Amino acid sequence: MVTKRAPGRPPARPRTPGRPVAASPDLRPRLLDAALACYVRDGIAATSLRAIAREAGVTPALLHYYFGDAQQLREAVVEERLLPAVDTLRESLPVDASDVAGLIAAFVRGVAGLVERHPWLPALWVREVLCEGGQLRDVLLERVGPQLPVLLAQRFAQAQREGVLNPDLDPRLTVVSLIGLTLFPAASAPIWRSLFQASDIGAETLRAHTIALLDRGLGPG
Amino acid sequence: MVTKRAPGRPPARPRTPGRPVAASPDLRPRLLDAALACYVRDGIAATSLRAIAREAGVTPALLHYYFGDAQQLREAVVEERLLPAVDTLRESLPVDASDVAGLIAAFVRGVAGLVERHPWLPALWVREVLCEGGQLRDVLLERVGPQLPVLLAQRFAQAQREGVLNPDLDPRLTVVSLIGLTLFPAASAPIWRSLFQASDIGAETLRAHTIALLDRGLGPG
DNA sequence: TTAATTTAATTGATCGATTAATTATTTGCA
DNA sequence: TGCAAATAATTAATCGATCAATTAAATTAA
Repeated sequence: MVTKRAPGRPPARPRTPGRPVAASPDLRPRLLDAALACYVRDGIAATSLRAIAREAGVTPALLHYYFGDAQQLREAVVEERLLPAVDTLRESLPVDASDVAGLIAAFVRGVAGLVERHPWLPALWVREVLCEGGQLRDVLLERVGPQLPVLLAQRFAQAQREGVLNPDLDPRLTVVSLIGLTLFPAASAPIWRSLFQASDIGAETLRAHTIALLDRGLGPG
Repeated sequence: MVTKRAPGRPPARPRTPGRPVAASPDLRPRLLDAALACYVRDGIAATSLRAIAREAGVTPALLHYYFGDAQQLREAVVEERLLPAVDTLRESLPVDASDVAGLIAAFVRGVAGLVERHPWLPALWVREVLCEGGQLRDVLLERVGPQLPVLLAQRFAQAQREGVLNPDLDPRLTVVSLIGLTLFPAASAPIWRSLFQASDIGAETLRAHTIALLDRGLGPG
């Protein structure tokens, strides 16, 4: 009834002899890179295992062999590609919260360097983190939320309490606004839309305040 | 990224006009018959939805459209094909339990007529109900168990209490043995093996007792 | 050193399931 | 009556996942 197949291991990729192989030591990173490239190009939701396998020149079954299921592959990309990149930003922030101008400058500089080192980051970040329906909102909120944005937002809030920053602004939204305004201008529309839905402060108001904040330097209202 | 397709409804099977169609009135039975044919020919576990669809000349998606998932299709075949056939046997049994010879005769006659009306039944029954690992053991035990075998077994037990039947025999196993011995001799090996594992009475002993029961008529040991 | 055996890696085929597109038929309305 | 909108029925394409077969490499035994 069922016709049987005759596959097998083809061309025979060379392997370094000597020790027993625990796992193919070079293919896994290649698979992660292929997945990341597809996520960046097509979006996570629109990326199939077949597309990733095609990108890497392997068979979909091999992705299951290495990562289990599709969700675990996504998590591996986040853990081993996205988070390590983003984590480097945290260390570039100064600890002095009273110097808000320096804080913003350091943050913007850090994001700029981050994007320079990882050119794929903006597109992925905008589509999967900032835009509504993004696949990484929850993960990133949970993982880098307590680290980066909240860290920066806490320092903004401290500056507000000390009277050096307009208390009308939501510090968390200000952080995101800064990123959107300075680095992702082309994607600002969905960001504003997202912010508008998540906040009780109007998008235009927030936008105007943030631009003014950037234009006029700092200081209360 | 994803190339789009252009399917559609092909040749256009004729449909009787007039009333609104609640569901294609003739295709569903055909699908059930196709599934049953595959189950009988290849076994339930080895039958794929594709095989059933091929047998019926339709697409696998249509099976989902009509039955939901694969398990619901199996249940529909059992409910609408297997059980109605088996149910007719129950009515052919006499109510008088003291006439064990007549009871056995009626049962065997009923099974013979059943098989004559439904020639696919023996293969399916042996493979999916009697053999170990059969897909219908639980369902049949639950559904026809309380009706047919148990009904017959209860009358055997009653006859044992009344002293007209050897009390050493397990009435339930005797019923199955009768079926195996009289109608499915070619398949007796797996039946005996199954009985041997499910019972504390040896298969050969049971076999010998049942044959003797059939040979000598009835009466205690 | 060589031969046999085990283990890791990989494939092709196939599985059950979902989805968007498409067509035929029926219904509701002017 | 005629026609537009809705519904039922069906397909091709694709999805994530599994499995047996297969091969290369590494290990063990002789």
